[in-house]
Amino acid sequence: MAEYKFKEIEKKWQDKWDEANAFAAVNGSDKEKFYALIEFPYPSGQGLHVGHPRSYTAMDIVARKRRMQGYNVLYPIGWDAFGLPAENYAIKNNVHPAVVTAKNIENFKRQLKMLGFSFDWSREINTTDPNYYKWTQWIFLQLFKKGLAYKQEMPINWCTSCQVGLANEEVVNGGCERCGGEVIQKRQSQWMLKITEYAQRLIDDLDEVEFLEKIKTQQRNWIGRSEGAEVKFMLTTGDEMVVYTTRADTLFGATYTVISPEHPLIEKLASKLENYDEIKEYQASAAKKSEFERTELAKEKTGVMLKGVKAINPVTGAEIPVFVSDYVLVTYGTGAIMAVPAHDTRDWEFAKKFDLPIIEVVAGGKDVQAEAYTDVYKGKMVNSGFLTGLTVKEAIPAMINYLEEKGLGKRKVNYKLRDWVFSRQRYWGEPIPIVHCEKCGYVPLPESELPLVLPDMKEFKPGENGESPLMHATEWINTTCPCCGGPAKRETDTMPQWAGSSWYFLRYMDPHNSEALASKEALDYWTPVDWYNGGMEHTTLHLLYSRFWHKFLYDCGVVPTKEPYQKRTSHGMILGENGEKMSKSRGNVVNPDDVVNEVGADTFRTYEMFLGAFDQSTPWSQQGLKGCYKFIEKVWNLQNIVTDEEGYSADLEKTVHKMIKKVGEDIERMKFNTAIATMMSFLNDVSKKGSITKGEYKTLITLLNPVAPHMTEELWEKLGGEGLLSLHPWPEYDEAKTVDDEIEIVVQINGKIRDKAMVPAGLDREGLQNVALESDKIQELIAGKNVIKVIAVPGKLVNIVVK
RNA sequence: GCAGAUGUGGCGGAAUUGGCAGACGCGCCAGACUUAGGAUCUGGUGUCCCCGACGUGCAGGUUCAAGUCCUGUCAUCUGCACCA
Repeated sequence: MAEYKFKEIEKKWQDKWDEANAFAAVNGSDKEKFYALIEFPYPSGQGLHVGHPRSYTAMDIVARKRRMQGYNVLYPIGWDAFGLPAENYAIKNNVHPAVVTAKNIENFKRQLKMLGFSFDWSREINTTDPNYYKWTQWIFLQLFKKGLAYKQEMPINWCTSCQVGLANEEVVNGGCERCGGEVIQKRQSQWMLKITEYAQRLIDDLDEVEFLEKIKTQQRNWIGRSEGAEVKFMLTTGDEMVVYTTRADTLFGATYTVISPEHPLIEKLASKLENYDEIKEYQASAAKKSEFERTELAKEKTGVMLKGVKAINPVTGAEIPVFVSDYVLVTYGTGAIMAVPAHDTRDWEFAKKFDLPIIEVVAGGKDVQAEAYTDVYKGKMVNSGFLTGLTVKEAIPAMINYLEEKGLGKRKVNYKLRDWVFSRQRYWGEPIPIVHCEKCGYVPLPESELPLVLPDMKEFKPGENGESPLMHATEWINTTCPCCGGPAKRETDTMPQWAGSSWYFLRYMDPHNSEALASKEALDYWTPVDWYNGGMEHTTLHLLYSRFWHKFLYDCGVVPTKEPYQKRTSHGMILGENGEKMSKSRGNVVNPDDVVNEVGADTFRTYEMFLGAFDQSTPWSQQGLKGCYKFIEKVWNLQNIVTDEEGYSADLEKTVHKMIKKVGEDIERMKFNTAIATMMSFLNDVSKKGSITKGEYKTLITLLNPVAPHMTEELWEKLGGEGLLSLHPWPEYDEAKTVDDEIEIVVQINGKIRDKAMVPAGLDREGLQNVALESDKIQELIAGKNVIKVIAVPGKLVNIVVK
């Protein structure tokens, strides 16, 4: 028997698959389709991380299995290639981002090919390809035309020393990542997408898809629907202030109000405020903090009282102070709150600090002077006029009805979700296909002019005053207005990386189409994605954004389904050997190239799937990797003990049928570690026996093929199997042969195991009881005791309760 | 502060519905083969006061029976937009 030479074997079969175009998906097939999707990688300079192949191998296994089961499988790959690192590298080294990106893609491609994934490489896409981003721009134009894209002033992170806008990621401890300079919040006009218009549908339609429950929960919480009320407070100046509250029931306990530092009311009241300067100062200091920092500063509440104005509590008529504080966000609700310190923890802290009255309006807690009472399920209203005596649940609608009747407020549903800031002041992104005309305003480019190609540039330094580097592309910027023909300027902001990834799964369906983002036939056949696996970190941004775009395209009649993904699962992170997150600085990064070089792709793939529960994060272990190598090598060495018999041997037949069932089910449940464990167990049985039939061997390697495709193809060939094993049918099992005739049951006395017995598999309760009670051991133990109850669970156990 | 998740041997983990806790792998121990072993094979391996008892972060509870269900609590990880 030949030695296991994984390098030769893996190269050989990768070439064969390529030649045979073995994994190409067929458009217009009569077969049932299966669309498996992984998050396409950002081709970074570091190359593939061992984390990438975890998801890719998992879905490769599912895709390969489904292919063997006769599905027309689409398992595509591409490059999410726009983004910050390439641009920063370009600025630093004066290389065009496209050059760096192409180089990185080449490396990624080599690595992915080395791992033997069954991707349909003929459908490879790249978000930076103008033939691709033409359609990203096209979708933006549709959004613009439907009024879902608009401009608004938004705060951005601004490095005062580099004079450049920064991504959140580039702000480290409140300073600029590159120069350490001070970062402030600067207001800038930005393109926004109205994802909030889809908030309710993004919640409702979760009921129609099979996402992991934790993913649904996280999306719902992120969208954050709340039902409450907007309440009008008159000010002593005669102005009006609207607050949002989910606890209208506590209005009688509102002892002050708070507005956010950015609230327009401050400017409106400017002339009437006695301490306007102090407030301006507070505004400036709040502007320095990012929202996250405001969060971190949660413990110490800050704020300033507006002197010269009071608000009037609409139900008590009391004049109460108005504060400005950064714990209230301008982006949520109305940017103003009524504070009920007795029943809200943040308000309580604030009230204690500024010595404000705390009035209990819900009884049932401890002393509200000592701590806020926030339970809404227990407790009755007190000190609350017409609400007194009601429960909180009754009081909320009662108060809202009252407010509506008196014209003091109205019912209001709010969402935490905010509109999507779609502008980036960057070069390496899709140009936004909009022209600024003095006369006509923001004018969309005609679709015939798409793609609007990024101009070639030599330098990628940011423009002045936070503008995109495209500002320097004078020739490109100056254009004519598509509307009036007069001189106009192009938008210099580009799209965020999320844009290209919000619809890429559609392009895979028909990647070379020049007439549409994909043909109607292709979309009708392949939509939706059947199974999408990715990281939890993309649950709230990418996943939500792409659902939003898909719904929009559905409304436009472009795609046939409301939801893009039928099923969504997620994988856990692979940590370094020391249990910490892998990172260059920690020096615990494992490079797939080294691993494959040492033990081969098949072992690497097997270990990636065996090292732990797929959805949990797990540390890497070089020792564990060796264990998988031993397993793969042992499967190879079964050649030494294989017989000529094509069928299954009598003593292993049941084990084989059980294995086929278990492996198949475990793959579908993403329990890859136990699927592999089952095959390891089978191997142990065979080793003990000392021989394996050809039939058993073929079944084992067929089951193992999705996990370790190269070696199993080689063995298949050696065993005289026909064609490619990867395209061979998945083994069938006989349900009758997966159950034993005789099973072991446990006999307990008062829940403690006292005996075991072999019984026929189908034995009923009565039969089980008899077997248990007849046992000598049991007789002895219960002698002289009172048998109170006997519980028999067929197939499992008998529990005798004695006294 | 909020949200989501996770706590099981020396380690990674297993235990589809409440029903034999520790499958499978690593490591470790003993033996075989060997000039040699970081190779291979065989056997063993939760803890202890070892005929028995105790064991799934901790404290309670429900149940004939709890890793699994309930209440509380602690720790760790991840994310975040103090969401009124």
